[in-house]
Amino acid sequence: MEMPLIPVLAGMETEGVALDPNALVEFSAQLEKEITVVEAAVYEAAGMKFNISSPKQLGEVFFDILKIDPKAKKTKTGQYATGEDILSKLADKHPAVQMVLEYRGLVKLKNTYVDTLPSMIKPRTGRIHTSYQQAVAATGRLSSNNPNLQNIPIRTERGKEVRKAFVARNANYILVSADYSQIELRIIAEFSKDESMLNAFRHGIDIHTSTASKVYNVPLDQVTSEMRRNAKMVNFGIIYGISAFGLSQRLNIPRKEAATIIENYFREFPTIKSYMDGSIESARKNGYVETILGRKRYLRDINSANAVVRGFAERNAINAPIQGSAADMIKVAMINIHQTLVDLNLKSKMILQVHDELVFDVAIEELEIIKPIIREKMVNAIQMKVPIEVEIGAGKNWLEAH
DNA sequence: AATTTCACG
DNA sequence: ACGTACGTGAAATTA
Repeated sequence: MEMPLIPVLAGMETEGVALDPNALVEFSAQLEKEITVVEAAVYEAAGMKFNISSPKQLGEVFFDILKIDPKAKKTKTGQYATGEDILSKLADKHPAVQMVLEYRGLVKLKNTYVDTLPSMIKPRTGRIHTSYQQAVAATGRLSSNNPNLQNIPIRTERGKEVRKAFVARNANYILVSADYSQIELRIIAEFSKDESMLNAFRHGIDIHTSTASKVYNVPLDQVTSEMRRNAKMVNFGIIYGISAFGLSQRLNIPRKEAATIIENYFREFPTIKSYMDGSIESARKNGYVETILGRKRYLRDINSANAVVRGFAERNAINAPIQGSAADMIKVAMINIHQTLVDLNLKSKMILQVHDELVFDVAIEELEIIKPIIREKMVNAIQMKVPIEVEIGAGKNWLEAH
């Protein structure tokens, strides 16, 4: 699988993706103005000037001078921790806190994406060419660098502006995005053979709502948005190798409550529990875990006497077969799609991969031919009992295609 | 070169 | 008491 993937990735790298630089030049100027305003507001609120981008200076201003939090947490090097998770909980303690979060968001977007991406357009092609690494991620995922096109913003309104700048090659083309739906949870359902999870997928029931219905013991139509939100976090936790501490951090609740939620979960999904225990047991016995196509991840710390170190290995034992099997599946799909595009002599090209998503630069007259091909190859990449679903969209830019 | 933070799945 | 959700890459600051 990895060897035939090489020419496919090479083709994607060579092809590149078009960026509309004008959109970003304008956006950059707008961000610059907003940054200037927020910066001045921070200085005013804090009563002094300092480098807001320096975590060290920021921590000293917030916690030594303004004394925003008497129990301020430190990082392992003794500096004050000022990450988003910390500051968002202190937002009501001092007006400068929210302003700093705003400043961070604006500066990140401008420096990492808006000002950088246009400079990476290759003059010879007029396009952006990422590089895909096949032998970096321990789970078998690809990674992307120089530039990384697997972490382009999408979650915030301003972030969406960056996505809009990724466009089709010309007016005769359109971007098509194809996403696996809940692929990692479907793989857990397949591996564990959990009947209620399989059932939810077979009947097209929203998986987080289904989980909430079980854990909170209410009918599907009485699941509240808060119950669903919590269940979603639990489902993510399952994928990552859940811990009461981790869930309590995500949900911002006491560890005891998180532990109760997890207990309820495993009571309703005992086969998931035994599947996860089986992954750890297999790692202990063999020294590795493997994906559906046999990719191994060795876990030398699985029998460590240090509980923290061992805990990492155990969560890796749970996560690696899931994340890695999803990577196997999309890689097979990529090989088969590429081969079909070549066989049918189509002009359209596969240009990006973002873990569970493929993006294509499609000649408009080929749109209706290519969509069922993409879907069929993605759905049938690896035969499974659980239904696999793919969402496909098209638009003049990456945001619209999503 | 290491640390911290934050963008994505 | 310890110290944790999985996988990445990049920018700015600090050492």
